[in-house]
This record gives sequence, structure tokens and C-alpha cells, in this order.
Amino acid sequence: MAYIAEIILPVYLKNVFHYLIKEEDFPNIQKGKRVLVPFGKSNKIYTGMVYKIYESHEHFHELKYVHQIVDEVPIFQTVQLDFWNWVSEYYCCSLGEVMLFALPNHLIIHTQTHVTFTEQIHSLDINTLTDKEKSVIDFLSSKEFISYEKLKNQFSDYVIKKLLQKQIIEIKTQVVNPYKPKIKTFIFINYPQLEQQFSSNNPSELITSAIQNTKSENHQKVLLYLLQNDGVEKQFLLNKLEISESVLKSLEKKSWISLEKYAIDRVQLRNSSIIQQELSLEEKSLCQEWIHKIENSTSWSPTVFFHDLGNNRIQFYVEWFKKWIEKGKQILFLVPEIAFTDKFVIELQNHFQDQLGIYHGKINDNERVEIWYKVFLKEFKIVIGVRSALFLPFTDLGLILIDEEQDSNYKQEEKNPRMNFKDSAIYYSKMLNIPIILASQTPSIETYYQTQIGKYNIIKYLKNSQLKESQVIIKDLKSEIALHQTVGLFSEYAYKSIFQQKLKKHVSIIFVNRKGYAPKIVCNACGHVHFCPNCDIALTYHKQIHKLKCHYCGFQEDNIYFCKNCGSNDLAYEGFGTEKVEEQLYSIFLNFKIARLDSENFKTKKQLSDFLQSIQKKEIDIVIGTQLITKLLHLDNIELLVVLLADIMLHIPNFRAFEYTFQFLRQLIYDFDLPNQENKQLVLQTRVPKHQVFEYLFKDYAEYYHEQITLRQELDYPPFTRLIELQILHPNQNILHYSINNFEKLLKNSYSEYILGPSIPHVSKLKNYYRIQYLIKIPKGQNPSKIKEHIQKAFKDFLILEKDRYFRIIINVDPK
DNA sequence: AGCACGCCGACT
DNA sequence: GTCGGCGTGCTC
Repeated sequence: MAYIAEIILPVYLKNVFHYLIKEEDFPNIQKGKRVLVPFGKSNKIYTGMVYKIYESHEHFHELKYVHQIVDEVPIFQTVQLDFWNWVSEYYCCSLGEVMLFALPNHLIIHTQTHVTFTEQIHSLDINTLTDKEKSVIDFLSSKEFISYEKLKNQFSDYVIKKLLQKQIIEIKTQVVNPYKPKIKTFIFINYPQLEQQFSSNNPSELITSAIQNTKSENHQKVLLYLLQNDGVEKQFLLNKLEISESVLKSLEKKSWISLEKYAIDRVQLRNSSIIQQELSLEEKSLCQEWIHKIENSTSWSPTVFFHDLGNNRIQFYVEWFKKWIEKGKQILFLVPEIAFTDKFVIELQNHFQDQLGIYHGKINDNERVEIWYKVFLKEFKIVIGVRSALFLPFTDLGLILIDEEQDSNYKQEEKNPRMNFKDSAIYYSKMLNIPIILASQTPSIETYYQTQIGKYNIIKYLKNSQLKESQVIIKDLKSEIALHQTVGLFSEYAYKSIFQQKLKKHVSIIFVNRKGYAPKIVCNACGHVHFCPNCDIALTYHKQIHKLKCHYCGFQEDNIYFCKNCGSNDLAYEGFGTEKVEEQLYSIFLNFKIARLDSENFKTKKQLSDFLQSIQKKEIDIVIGTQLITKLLHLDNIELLVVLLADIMLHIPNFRAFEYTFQFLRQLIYDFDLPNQENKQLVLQTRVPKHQVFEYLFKDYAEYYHEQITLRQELDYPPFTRLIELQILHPNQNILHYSINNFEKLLKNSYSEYILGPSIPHVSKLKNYYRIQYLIKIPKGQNPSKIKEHIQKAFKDFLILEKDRYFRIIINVDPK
């Protein structure tokens, strides 16, 4: 009889792996702990997650042993691993991929292999070696630490193998824990030494004697300071007393002080000073009522909070959060994106101080680990975070709140697991049997539908402040261009308004949906468009850095001055992004101070907060920017917002295009707080001014919803069907197109009535892979997991048939 | 997906 | 004898 553990490994393989458990490890091994296991031919050490433990007497002789158990206690609860499993099944990816995504990088321990000389090197006769071998020896002795990988890059496998055979070099593996605590040095008075030297046990007497015993003024300063502040942090002391490190060094040499190193928290409290707005008594009692309703519903179901509170909603959230913290529960507050300057973060910090964790993409790997542990140890009662915060190891989660529920960023499509974090959070909260609140000012069609059929509860809090028609100005670009009324990219109205704002010393904001200078470079001589070498998409010109970039794969190259096809220098920069608009603004609005705000030129928190300050100080007249500008809209000297191409999203090939555009525009209206501030204006420039989406802005949400839901039903789109998007990829276009028939036969041998396609996707080649796609529309009531299994089986059979390992499949469940 | 292994052709 | 390329098979 043997004990076997099922281990999840962070590799792109479908299965879990089985390992034998050493007898001495058996009492200690547990589901949810990390273990180190040897894997592959070279027995490289991987970090795995114990998923199951069982007894068996079959086939255990072929198995390897668990090398080591990493954790003292399980770092994930059973329910969390069950959730991983659900994600992997629902979104058709491996448990390993879920693990890779769920666990911070620095919690994945790996091995480093490096190459060293053996003892034999001393007795080695250099002349017996070939030139190549000698150069390897030279290379190795020139550096202290050489990884095996590096050596392999530098020299041929053959030479390395030879040297290994001759036992001149050897490969050593070393387990590396990537997490590095932040170490700071603290300074202490070395009292025992002083006591010995000056025979006293009174601290101030000792210091006085010491001071009298040194001529250095700096030494005296330090000792005096330490008398009051023993154990001060080194850097702080150096700055405070304006001394250099050598002063401390010489004191240490005398053994009068000691320097000690400690790990400290990176996660530290940031102070802020915003006056807290309080809810009215009436609002507070409303909150009570809602909480009561949420807590006392007979069966579990999500609650939709449909409101028009704008940024004030955070006050309500705080009120709810307090209730759950009182109960000793943890809270997860998911938001589509956050920056440190975020009003919400500041507000939450005011209320919850060091009980608040902030989790977003810009946090570095080490800090991530610290946050992770604070959540695990329940030091953080509440976490505001972006989607991946869903995988944090809450031990006592009591509430999930999803803000901006309608935001499509909750769906991840770039990599596996291609999951929707909103839907997954709903499922997770069901597993935990805890309440979940989906908050929105413009609920998504699908979410609202669930409230209509009674699956979700709804709390409506709508003040219905009416938007005046005069506040949203829709300008017809097409006709203005025809009549030569436009000024550059601006309608006459927008142009004049910007001048008026300047007279009022206000800032005008211009929204453009695209980064860079121009999204397309076309040769005027031969018509050649400059494409990304890896993708079927034109390169975007970024003028500021003189580079061409692919926004899909990240490819970058230096700007070109001549057409790569015909050599002509007559190149046209078609279309526009923020940079081009900025350039045009300078020529139209002379003597205006203009600033551009996009993720290209604002990489740090400080840049952004400095920028906010300069706006408040009225040092800027016009800001041009992408999505980030929504962070400015609450500032008080801003009354004009111009959207250059308001309809751009209407034209994307997606059944939700209308919904996205509507949500986007409504969101701008709320972020800008138009209904409550009559002096503000939103100018929407469009080529389709009569489009229905603009009409709906002035109408009730219900009207928009009914129209849209009817359309969805007629066209068999969600929520009336479930969609799976399927892409088959191959680096060779011909092979792909030739073989697709074989795949199709396998795919369509069942469920063919639900399968639409094949079709060429919007971008036909991405990262050097050509793609063909299918859309599968599964009617309600059909079991989608059967169909998912069928798809995966079809692809597996297809691979066996084709014997070509370059085929890949992407299964995108519930696509955007 | 990564990696080792083995076969092959090429070059000295 | 030396070297790199590429196809293949496997990972408990």
C-alpha cells in the first residue's frame, strides 16, 4: 500500500500528476499545501499544489516521490481548489493554467541550475583539452555564477556534454524562493559594551561618558539622538542628522552601536486628507434595510444594485462594508481597474486604514506576496482589487461587491484561463454561500435580464435626475465636413466651446479612443500599408518615441522614412490617435497650454498625481486623452468634454457593439455628473447623429433594455443562448485552410445545428498564427459541458489525424 | 508548452 | 571529431 498525491503543476498540460508520498511526509502532507516535485526527464524541481491524497497499490512503482513539502499549513482551502477546478472545467483550460494565474509568481519556487568546476579542475592538464573546451573553461572562470541555460546558449551541447563526461564540470541545482523580503537596517545602542567600558548601568550616564570619549561631533550627535530614539531606521537617521554612513561604520567599529537587519512590510499606510462625506440618516437607514434584505433572503441569489449615484456610491459601499467588518468577515471589492489616485482608494483608506488591501496590475511581485499573506492572515479585512483579486486566499470571506458590473474588462480574453471574473465571482460566492452585489448605473443586458426573470434580486436607487437635452450636444461630422465647417478634427461647435472655456479659465477635455499618432501608414506612391510582421494588422505610429508598434502582439520597430515596398518617401499617416490630435491642437489653439494623458506618458503614480495638481492649479487649458481622462472628470474646473468619435465602438463586429457604446456614453455622463451640474456639457461628434444609441441617452433605461432584449431574443444571442468561440490556429496559412475541412468533419459530427462557421476572424493572423473561427450557439437548456467535451475531443482526434503539432485551439467560453 | 534525445548532414 | 538543425515523443 502506498500513499499517492495528485499534484497540480504550473505547466500548460491538461492533467494533474501523481506522486508517491514518503512515509515521513505522510503526516504532514495536506490538500492546499505547496510541494516541490521532480518533473520531466531532467527531474527539474517544480512547485506543485496538492490537490488530492489517496491510498493505492496500483502502478506506484513508476511514480516519483514528492521531494519536499513547502507549507506548514494549507495556503488554500478546499473550496478554493474546488473553485479552481470549476474554472478549469467551465473555461476549458488546465488546472495548471489556473494555478499559474491564481498564485503570485513569487510564491512559485523554482530551481536554478548552475555550472561549477569539479575537484578535478586542479589536477587537470589543459593540453588534453580541445580549443573549444578551453574556451568553456575560460568562460566559466571569468564569472562567478553561470546558469546552465546561459552556458547552453553560449556553447554547443556537444562540448558541454563532453566536459560533463570528463567530470571537469558539474551541474548543480539550487532551490530558489523568488520572494525577497524588504530588508532595512536599524541602529541600536550597544549597551552591554558601553556598560563594560564605562562601568555604569544608567543609560544617560553611559551616553554622556561615551560622548565625552569621542572628539567627533557626528558621533556625539548620533549617540544623543539614539538615547531618545533607540532602534531608529538607518536611512532615516542619516537624513535626519545629515551624516554619512561612515559615521555609523566607525561607531560600529567601536562596538558602541550595532546595526541590525529586519524584514519590513512593503505594504504601508498612505495618509490622505479628504473630507469625508457622510450619508444622511435617511440614506443610512436605507442601507440598513438593504443589508437586511440581502442577509435574510431565503435562498442564495445575487443582488443587483442599480443606482445613479455617480462617485457618491462609495459612501454607500463604505456603510455596507462596515457592517460586514463588524461581523468579523472579509470583503472583496472588485473594480474594473484602479490607480492609486483613485478617489475610491483614498476614500476607503480614510475609513479602513490598514485593514484595506489594494491589489492591481502595477503591484510588484514581492509586494504581491505580502498582500497575499495579509489577506490569508485576515489582517486585511477588505480588499479593493482588479479581477485577479478573486483568487486571493480569503479565509473568511463574507461579501463580494462588483462595481461597474457591466464593464467588459471583467472578461479575460488574452490568455488562459479565459474567464469572466464577474460570472466566476457569482459562482464562487454561491459555493461559499455568501452574498454578492453587482453594482451598476447601466446594468448589462444579461444581468438585468436575470433580475427580470427573478433569478437575481434587485435594489433600485434611482434619483432620476434628468439630463437636459442641452447638455449633450450631438454634432454631425459628416455634414459639417461637407460644408467645410469643421476646424481640423473639431466641429465648429466644439471649436468655439473650447475657446469659451479658456475665457472662463476652465479646462476642456478631449476624448480619443486611440493611443499613438496614427493607426496606419500608407504609401502614397504604391498604396502599401505597413503591417506588423507577426500579425495581420497595420502598425501604429508613435511619434513621441519614433517607433511603430503593434497593439496586438507588442512588436516594435523604429520609424520608417521610406516605403518598404517601393522605396518612396511619400508616406501618409492615416487616421488619428492622441498624439496626432495633440499636434493638431497646438496649431489650432495657439497659446493654449495643452497636455496629453494616456498610459504611454503616465507610467508612475507620481506623474499622474502631479498632473492632477497642475490641472487644479489651472496651468492647463486642454487635456487630450484616452480612457484615463475619466479620472479627471470629477475635478471642479472642468465643464466641457468632447468625444471626437462617439460612434467608433458601434462599428466593431460584435453583437454587443450597441450595448458597449451606450454603456460608454452613459458612463461618461455619470462620471462627469452631468445630471446634477447644469453648467456642464458633453459634445459628441459622430458621423451617424441620428443613431438610436444617442436617443436612448435621454430616455429611461427600461426602454433601452426592452428594445435590446427583444433583439437578443430574435437573433438568438445571450442571455437566450450561450456562446462559445472557437479558434483553430496554425503558423502556416495553407496548411490551416487545407486541413480545416478535416477538423470541421469531426467538429460537426454532433451538435452541428449549433455550430456557425468557419469564418476568418477580424484579425486573421496574430503572433504568427493564422486563425479560423467558429461560433457555437448553445440554446438554453442544453448542457454546455457536453458540448465543451465534444469540442475538445474533436480537436484531440484532429491532432491525431493530422500529426502536426503546430495546430492550436483557443476555446473562448462566453466571449465578450 | 518545454525539453531531451536522436538522427542527419555539413564542415574541418 | 565537432556542430547545429529539426522532427518526435514525453512529462506522474
